[in-house]
Amino acid sequence: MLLDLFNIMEYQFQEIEKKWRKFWSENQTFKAEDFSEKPKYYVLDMFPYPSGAGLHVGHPLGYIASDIFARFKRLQGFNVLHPMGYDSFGLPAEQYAIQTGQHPEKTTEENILRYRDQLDQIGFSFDWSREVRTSDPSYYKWTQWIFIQLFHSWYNPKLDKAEKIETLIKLFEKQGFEGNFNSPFTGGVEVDIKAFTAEEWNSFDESIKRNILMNFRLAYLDNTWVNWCPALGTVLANDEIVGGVSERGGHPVERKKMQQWSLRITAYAERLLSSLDNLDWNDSIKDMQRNWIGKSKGCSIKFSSVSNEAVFIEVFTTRPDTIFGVSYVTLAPEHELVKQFTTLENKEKIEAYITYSKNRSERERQADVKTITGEFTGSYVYHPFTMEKIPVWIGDYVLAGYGSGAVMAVPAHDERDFRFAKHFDLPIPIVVQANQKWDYEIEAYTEKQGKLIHSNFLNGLEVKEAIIKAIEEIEKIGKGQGKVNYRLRDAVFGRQRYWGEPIPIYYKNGQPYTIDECDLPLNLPSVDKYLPTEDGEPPLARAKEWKYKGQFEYETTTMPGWAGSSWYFLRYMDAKNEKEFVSKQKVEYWKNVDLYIGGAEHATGHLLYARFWTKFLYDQGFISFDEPFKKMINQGMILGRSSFVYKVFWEVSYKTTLVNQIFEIEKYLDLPTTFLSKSKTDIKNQMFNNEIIEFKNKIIIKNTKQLNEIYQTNPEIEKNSIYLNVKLIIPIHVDIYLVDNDKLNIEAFKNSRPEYKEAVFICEDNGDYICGYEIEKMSKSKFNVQTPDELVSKFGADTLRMYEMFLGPLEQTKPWDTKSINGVSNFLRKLWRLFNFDEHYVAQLTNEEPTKDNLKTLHKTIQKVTDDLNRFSFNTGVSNFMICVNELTEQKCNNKSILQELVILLSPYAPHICEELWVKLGNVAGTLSNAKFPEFNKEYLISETINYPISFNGKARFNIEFPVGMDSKEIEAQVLAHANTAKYLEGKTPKKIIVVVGRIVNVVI
RNA sequence: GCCCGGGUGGCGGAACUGGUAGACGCGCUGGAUUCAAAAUCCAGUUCUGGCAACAGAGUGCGGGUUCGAUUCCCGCCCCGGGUACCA
Repeated sequence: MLLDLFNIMEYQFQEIEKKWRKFWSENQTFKAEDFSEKPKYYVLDMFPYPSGAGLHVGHPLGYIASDIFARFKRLQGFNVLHPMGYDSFGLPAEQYAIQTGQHPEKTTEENILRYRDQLDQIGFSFDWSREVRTSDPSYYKWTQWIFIQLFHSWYNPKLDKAEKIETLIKLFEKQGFEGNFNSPFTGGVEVDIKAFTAEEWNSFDESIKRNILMNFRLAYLDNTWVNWCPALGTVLANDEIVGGVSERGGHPVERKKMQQWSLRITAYAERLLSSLDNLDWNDSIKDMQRNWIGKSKGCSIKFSSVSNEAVFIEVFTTRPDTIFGVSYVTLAPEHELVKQFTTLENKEKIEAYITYSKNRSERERQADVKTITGEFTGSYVYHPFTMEKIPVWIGDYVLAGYGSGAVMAVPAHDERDFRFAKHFDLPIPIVVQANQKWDYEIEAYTEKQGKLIHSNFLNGLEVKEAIIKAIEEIEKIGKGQGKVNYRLRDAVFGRQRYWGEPIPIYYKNGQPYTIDECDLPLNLPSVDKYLPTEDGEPPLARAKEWKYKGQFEYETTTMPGWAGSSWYFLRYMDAKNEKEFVSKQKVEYWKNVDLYIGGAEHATGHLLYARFWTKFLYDQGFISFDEPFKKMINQGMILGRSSFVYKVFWEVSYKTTLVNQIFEIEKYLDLPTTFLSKSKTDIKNQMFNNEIIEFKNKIIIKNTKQLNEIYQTNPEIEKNSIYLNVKLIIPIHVDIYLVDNDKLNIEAFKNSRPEYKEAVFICEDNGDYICGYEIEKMSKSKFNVQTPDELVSKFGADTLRMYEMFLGPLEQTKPWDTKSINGVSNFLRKLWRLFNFDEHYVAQLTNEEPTKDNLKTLHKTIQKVTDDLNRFSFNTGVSNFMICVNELTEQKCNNKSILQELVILLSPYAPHICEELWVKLGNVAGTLSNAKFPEFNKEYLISETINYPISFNGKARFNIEFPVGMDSKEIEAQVLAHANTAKYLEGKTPKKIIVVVGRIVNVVI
């Protein structure tokens, strides 16, 4: 066989990478052992939803980072668990199913294959033997099983943990129930049930008992507000609603109460909040969760109706001290009492207002502070202390789902109340004296500082004291009580969708029961269509024959997307277990995730739910820890770089005697599709641009025949007056694959669409057509999606891995631009050249003692790279490798021991090339992943001198070398004696000289 | 609106506890090598002025603290993300 000598010495990434991926897969190099002498380390990625579009370069960013870290930990002697799987239930597959009738399972399977193929190309060290898919019945069997545990549990506030519901039943049998407030059984949990005695309980029939228990179960049926779209027969997410109508089809959407399964996450509010402190997460994510949980201390207060003493409005306030500043009470428009409080003469107005606010999304209602709306109901309530009559309003700035859905408005001390009162001309009584100058006419005084005035028994108290006193007094008269409120709401757990886990519930006599555990999994039934039924039932209701034990109706909603992802990290430890969701021994060994990498967009969804489920499983004694993810890093989004061509829209001008008549001359002319290169698009310069004027003339000349005809048939148009103008220049997205370095491949572009075939291009002076660009989200419609595939085939996986890391800090949002990927590719080739391969593909290296410089370069790199890894600063890590290879190249280093260490150091970043070089260094194939990660020796880094920058008034001017250990006095003297110093002193005596030993000298003049 | 993150050359970014702003890479300019190209190597590259030495300005804007501020404090502007059924 003829060998191309030139090629054999070059870095052949394609063959190398293929070879090593095959080796890893055949040898199961990265299979994690359950139980090992080594310390364990669990590195987890947020698993992907396998969408039809496949992976784009943004997806692997976090996977590459976690893979580098996993490989690093492995080299440090840890037993690493690094699995991957798929969050394979989800809307897009269902949407596709609705459109095409194809079963989502099939689409999902195809997408997963594509994902796997793409993931494999990048050389990840995943242990694929542990793969999970949330849509696989062997997986969702256990999601359903956990749901059943939740259903059969309640939260015992006394023990502050979840317990089996039987313990609650026993308590009821013994001591009954004291009612809502301060009951040891409910704690902070909102329930609305009347007190009963033990005897009463025992006399209740099954269905009453079950109804009562439903108020305590952690998985329960509840009436919740949803965005209902009657035309689509389904509930919509807030972001599926645009401007009050559905994004798909533009149908009206209304707020509606609907009975649905919910999970009582609110029971865990306090624990979810307090245990955040011990997590090694970003402060920003922790803040998001804290705000989401939204703990506020305050007081509930009852305002009795003037017309009916038995009816009262309950409000929650964090400022009970301002009780004497209440000027009105506002109900959310959806509040249950609105009807009762609306007087006959206001009925029409109120109903109109309710309809209006129904069409506004919750987000709109909160965000829009400029539009102040509301209506007076016509009724009044009594002030609990003064017994004054207070008007009851409705206003959509009050949300039904938060607190009690009603506020006592204190306009002088709350911004929203203030704006509302100003707008409707309601009184603004001042009850807190600001301790600074304050114009109460202009702005509400909301500080929790100052003395109470006009407030009866609160007068003279500081706000903080007044809050305590007010609660005491309110409790004394039985009109409310001190209370902690959480913004966190229970999580709606039912979806009106097909492609999700069936909820393992069946109905008997209208009562929900869980199916027997031995009947799990409850498989998704086949249906004829993936749409809701004609009467608005979810798609599962289409399965007519689908009945439990052949007779009982199943629940027809399915679980939400976050169900499967709330516990998947546990399943990886024991992915094939058919008897348990995870074995106790395995979960005891692997414990929780040591490092979790994923997007910050999951802050208040998945990351909160997973914490909730983990705490529940901990309470139930299944696992020994109550937090899933010890440390978390959030990777930033990668934005696309879209390219644009600029299309000209022509306008024809002419002179005519008929002012009112429009001649559509454009229609008769042959006007070419024209694109302007970037620098020609400035419309202001169009008139003076000779090239364009000339071009327009050419078009006119080309159209001579048509023009003559027009002049002939339309004598009103002045001869030779027709002229072309550029009316508009519109940027059009052009596929980035037709653009190289902003230069358009004109021929390819012309061939991309028939209508561009004859297009004309006005180029730059050098003949190139230069495109414009913009940084935006990657999406198909913007033609800016960069998939990893073509980059891997063009540059190799190692280059892609390093380039993605080199782009910038992992956690930052950053634009994707392939322009500089060849920099990383050059780096790997430069590394390759250090090995001096001869024509037999043998590295020509020396075994001699490395030089001082060699060792200094190596150990500096070891120190920096290790430090970078520990700080998750992968981009500076790549830079440090580049500096290292540059220095070794300059030193002409072919030293085997130096290169061997470097190969180990680099292998987490660029595993394929390192495996190859490892073997070429004379090591046994496959042993690299068991090598020992190098440690730096600071002896090699010691230098004898320090280079001091000498600055004057903080501005560095020149440098002087001083020996290490020279004291500040000596340095000062030397600096003053230095010839350059005099120049900057300009004859003046320095006021002060600051010497920071080992760093800098600053002369103050 | 609320909460969170960010703003440094032509571009991506570096500067870790306040200590030489612009490491590293891209791009660009010039040169070497080559029949030529690719690849490679060398030099330059924040801006303004200057042949240069050098001088001045400079980390979104305006103030402040400090011998010294990209870094700390106060007040603004702009961009991005989240905001409960997209995952």
